[in-house]
Amino acid sequence: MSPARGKTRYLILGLLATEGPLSGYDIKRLTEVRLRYFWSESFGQIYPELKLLAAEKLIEVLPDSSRPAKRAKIRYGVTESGRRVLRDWLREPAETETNRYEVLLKVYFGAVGDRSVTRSHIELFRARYEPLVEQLAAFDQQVSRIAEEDPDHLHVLLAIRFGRKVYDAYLSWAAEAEALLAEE
Amino acid sequence: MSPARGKTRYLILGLLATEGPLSGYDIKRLTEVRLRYFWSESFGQIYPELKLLAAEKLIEVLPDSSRPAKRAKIRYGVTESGRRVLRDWLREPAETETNRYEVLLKVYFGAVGDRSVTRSHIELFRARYEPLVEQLAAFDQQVSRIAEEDPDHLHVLLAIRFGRKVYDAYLSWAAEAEALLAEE
DNA sequence: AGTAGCATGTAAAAAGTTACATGATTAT
DNA sequence: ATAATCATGTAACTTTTTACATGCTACT
Repeated sequence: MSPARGKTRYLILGLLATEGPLSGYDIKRLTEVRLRYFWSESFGQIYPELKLLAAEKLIEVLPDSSRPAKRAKIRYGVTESGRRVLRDWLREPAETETNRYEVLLKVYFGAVGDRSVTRSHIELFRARYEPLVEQLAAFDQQVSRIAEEDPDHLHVLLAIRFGRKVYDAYLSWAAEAEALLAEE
Repeated sequence: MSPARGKTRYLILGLLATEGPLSGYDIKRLTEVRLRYFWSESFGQIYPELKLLAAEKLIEVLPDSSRPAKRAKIRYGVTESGRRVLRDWLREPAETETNRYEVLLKVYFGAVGDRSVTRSHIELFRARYEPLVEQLAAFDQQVSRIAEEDPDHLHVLLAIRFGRKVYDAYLSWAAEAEALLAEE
């Protein structure tokens, strides 16, 4: 029926199903803080997709519980059929990821320029991820504690662990690369 | 002047500068086998970009050295101004990468479905990267030896090391995740 | 009064993939 | 003969980003 648009819909459905009712803005913010190490989404995708999902009755606008005064914020909730669509998608194999690291392209072609340029790219790269690694370590501790009581949180914990492993790999590579580049 | 189109041009310029004259097909093939762990490019981007670069005189069509009989294959070489454009780009800071792992989205929302589904996603993920890790290890050995004599190859080696670290992180995560999911 | 953050949305542009068409060459 | 791979290219489509417009609320 609906021609399997992008994955934005599953992000929305998934967040609504696991976090409860949210606005478009909430979805953006949550994605930025909690999913940033494996996903990203812009407003330009979220808002139109919310409209579409609502038209398909996979989500619905929930009545604003606050006094009629307040305006603007629109809270969406996932419907039963939305949950079904989410579960169906969950069962399908994931697409293979194709990542593009511009910084690696610059490193790979580094011989065309100065070695100092390559060095500074790597330093910048490390500087970008260092604070994220620390953040994730703290986040891991929090969620680990929660997961001990609520087994559903194991999934979130697994995602965090993925982020940690990958970001640690980034830093470890940067350190090794800096050492190899210094040897000259 | 030219409004900083995508990064496809720098891939082309970079490969031409480091590998010598190549055809569009060569560029695609090289990217697939040697840069696949940090870059990808489709024919739909390469061929039009080659035309554009040639029109801008950043690359040029080289005379076919083979007998006039053979047709089709078009070899491009980078020009002096192409090299300059490449070096300029090399000096600019790299954009921040935003990676999207559909498999992680499925893991993160895993609590909505069955745990066995999450498990199979992780198994598939591991199966995808296991052979690549081995390939990269072999590739590392080869390039390491070459890099000892030719210091320019250090850059290629660094890129391979990046791939190894990241793919190792994938496998290490998959192993840990499988263990944690089995505990129930 | 002004700024930052909350909040929704759209239009245009850019980037990227996919599917197709075409034909030569090489290996089985 | 036929299948695989080499080789170039285009059109349509999908996806994604960016830039803008609008207005409210909370804080300084």
